[in-house]
Order: sequence, then structure tokens, then C-alpha cells
Amino acid sequence: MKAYELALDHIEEGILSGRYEVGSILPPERELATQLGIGRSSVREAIRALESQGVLDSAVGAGPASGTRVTSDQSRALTRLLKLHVSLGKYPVDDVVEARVSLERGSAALASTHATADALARLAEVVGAMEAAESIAEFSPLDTGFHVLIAEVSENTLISDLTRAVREALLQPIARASARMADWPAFRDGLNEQHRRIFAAIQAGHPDAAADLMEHHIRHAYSILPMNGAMP
Amino acid sequence: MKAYELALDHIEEGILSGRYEVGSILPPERELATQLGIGRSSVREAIRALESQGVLDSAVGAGPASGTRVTSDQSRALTRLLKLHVSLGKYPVDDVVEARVSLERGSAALASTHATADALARLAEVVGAMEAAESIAEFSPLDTGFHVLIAEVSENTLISDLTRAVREALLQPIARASARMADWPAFRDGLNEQHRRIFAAIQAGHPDAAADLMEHHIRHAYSILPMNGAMP
DNA sequence: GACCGCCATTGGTCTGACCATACGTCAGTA
DNA sequence: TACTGACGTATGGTCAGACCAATGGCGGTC
Repeated sequence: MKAYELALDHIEEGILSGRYEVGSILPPERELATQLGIGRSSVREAIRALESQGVLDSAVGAGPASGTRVTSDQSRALTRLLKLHVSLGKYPVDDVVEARVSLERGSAALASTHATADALARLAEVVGAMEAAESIAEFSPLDTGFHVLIAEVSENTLISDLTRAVREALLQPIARASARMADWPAFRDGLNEQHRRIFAAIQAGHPDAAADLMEHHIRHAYSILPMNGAMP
Repeated sequence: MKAYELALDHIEEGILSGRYEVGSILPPERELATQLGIGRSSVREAIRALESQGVLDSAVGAGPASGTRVTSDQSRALTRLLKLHVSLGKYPVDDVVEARVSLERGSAALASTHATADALARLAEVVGAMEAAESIAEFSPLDTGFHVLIAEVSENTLISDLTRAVREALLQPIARASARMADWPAFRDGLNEQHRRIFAAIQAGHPDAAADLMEHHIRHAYSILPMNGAMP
């Protein structure tokens, strides 16, 4: 077995078994190395691997605030991971569409039952901003923001993370496809109309209607966008 | 900026921009280090981070089969990531339930329209094996296998990867919760009945029915399983 | 008692060395 | 000619040691 895998397994086992929890501090790298009978560089490689998964976080210095500690910052890690794999073109467009339908039906329905006044206000703001957007460069991030915001409003961290990851991974591809369209303004107007309806359903607290409108919205968009085959 | 982040950004940028695709070979570590003006150990830490995300894969030796190459092994990386964060209690039970409902409604519906005779045979086999399972240790992996198999049958790689990752991350927690139950055999019999109905709907090609049955199945299971609050 | 500076601790980084593995080459042989 | 085997080389895997940078605690000074 490779040395860094030894360290990886050791730390992972500590987490899975509950010995380490969020906030726990790992032994210093040098100490962990001698404990496991491996070199410090191997320990560091294991720590890096877990750090990139949002499980560890390192801080230099002395005292209680320093050292490598266990965290649980999955959102960024998950987004990065999905973004990379989507960008590698592993997923055909149709697959991504279906995944978005599944996930965003869920977040739209949950948002309908969870939305607070404040959340609705923020959603309304984005919807309004999209109406006013004249260019693709202006519209695309707002559109992404709309979907991500709904996921966040749903107050479900896992669905929210997954939705955001998939949607953000598509920001560039969608923007590029939009630029290839003959009549983008008309397309945008259609989307905005759908956004208004989705918002209305969420505001009215109709989960089933919101889910159906969201599904229709996503399928409609991809039926028109020229995504040419694979994803990126 | 930290040196290893420089390497990380460099490689990531190469992937996101499309310069690297699946199968591409990175420059040797020593060369990449001098290119970026950093030490080899820093390059290695970046490679490890991406390796743990299923984006890179290293092989020793000489010739065309050696070196570090770009891959896209998302499923395993995603499973590990979720498993760790679930174990750290980041995700409340309800969130995971809702996520599973969203994803598996999708995979069940897709499976109903995509299932081949061969796939149906494999599903039937698992359903049968679960009927015969007497112990939790025997049943739990089969149950996971059933859900994963449906995701695979759906022929949607993204939903399949996500479903598998979430479900496998829950294998241990569910098995442990099952062990705490007073009357597990009765619980198992109930699940098996639902499994049969889901299978029948998929076999008959009824996507809506399959989705509804799957949602009911998942909600029912978690309403009975004693998961005690947080996930692990 | 408050302030300031030294010092120990810890992660961050580099260098250089050596090992293990796998392929390519080339001489030797059948 | 065609096979076979030994050797060299490129590559990742690993380690030891050194030094840097940041941080906080400790102790001395005013």
C-alpha cells in the first residue's frame, strides 16, 4: 500500500468512526508521520486530498487556533468536483437535462413550502433584474442566480449543493450556446415569462405547480439552446 | 498564493478551458514544477488533490502508459466525499431524504422507459435475493444494490452517479439504524413488498407510477428507521 | 499591570537523494 | 531473420533535512 494512502485511510477511519468530529484537531504533521512510520510529505499529500474535499482545513502558527482541523465545507468542494467532471464532457446534454429536472423539481417544490418573505423578495429582485437585462453577459449570471437561489430557499443543503454545482458548471456552456442563437431576445423573453410563473407558484405556495413549471422551463430551454452534443 | 494552489489552478484551468481532456497526459512532475517555478512536492500535492476528486490518475514506469493522465472517475470520488460529510453530520436526515426522493424519482421514471430485458432480469434477481435475506448484513447491501441498479438502468450517467453516491454513503448509517430496530423482519417484509411493486411498475413501463412508488418507499423507510437526528 | 520582544510550534516549501516500476533498446543467440 | 534477455532510462513514490512564515505564549522590562 502506498504511504499516503495509509495516512488517508487513517484519517478517514477516524472520521467515519466518529473519533474525529467537526472542530477536532489532527496531530501535527511531523507527529502523525512518525506515528504512522511514514514521511511527512506523504502525510501532507493525504491532508491535501482531504482538504480538497472540504473535510480538513490547515492553519499555520502556534497555539489552539493553529494546526489541521476537521471541518465540513462540502459546498465548495462538491461544486468544484462536479464542475470539473461536467467540463470533462463525461455527461451528454440529455443526461444533464434530466438531472436538472429531477433536482430542480425538488428544489422548486421545497422552496414553495419553505420560502420566507425575505427570500421571496430576493427572488423577485432577480426576476426583475432579468427582465431588464439586455445582453447575454448580463442575463446569464442572473439566470444561474435565479436557479441557485431557489435551491437555497428550499433550505435543503444537499439538494441545494447539487443543484448549484450542476447549474454553475453549465454557466459557460449555456452562455456560449446563447451567443450562437439567431434570435436571443425572443428566447430571453420566453424564459422571463416562465421565470415569472415559477416565482408566482413559489410565492403562492404551490409545490406541484412550481415543480411542473420548473420542469417545463428546463426542457423548453434545452430544446431551443444549441448545445451541440457533449457538455462543455 | 500558496505554491500548490498555483499548480492546482494551472491544472484546473487546463481542464476547464478544454486544453486537457480525458486521456490527456500531464507533463512529468519534475517538468511541471520547473515550468511553474515551484518545487516538485507542491506539484505533487496539487496532483493528489485532483486525484482524490477522480480527475487525475497516476501510473509509474516509462512509456506511453505511464505518467499522470486526466480521467473522469466521478462516482467513487463523489461517494467518498458524501460519505465523509454525512458522517460528519453535515446533512440532516430530512435533507438526505428529500434529495433521495428527487434523484430516485428521476431514476425510477427513466428506468421505466429504458429498461432492457437483461436489466429487468438483473433487477428481478436482486428483488428475489432480498426476499431470501435473513440478516441485516445480508439485506443491506442488496437493498443498496437495488437502488443503484435502478439508477444504472435509467441510463443516465449523472443521475446514476449522484444516486449511487448518496445511497452508498448511507449504507453504514442505514445498517446501523436497522440494527437498532425492534422488529426488523417486519420492516424488511414491508420494504420487499414495496420493492416488488416498484419493480412491477418499471417492468410495465409506467414512469409516473414508478416515481410515486419510489417516493413513498423512501419516505416510508425513513419514517420508521431510527436514524437519531443527524446522519451518522 | 501593561507593553514589547524573544522563542517555540506549526504548516509551507524546496532540494536532493534513492527506490520501484515499466518500457525501449540493443546486443546476443537460436 | 526472429526471438530473448539484460541494461538503461523515464516516471511516480518516498524520505530526510533544511529553511521560511506566521502565530501565539512566555517572560522580562518599564
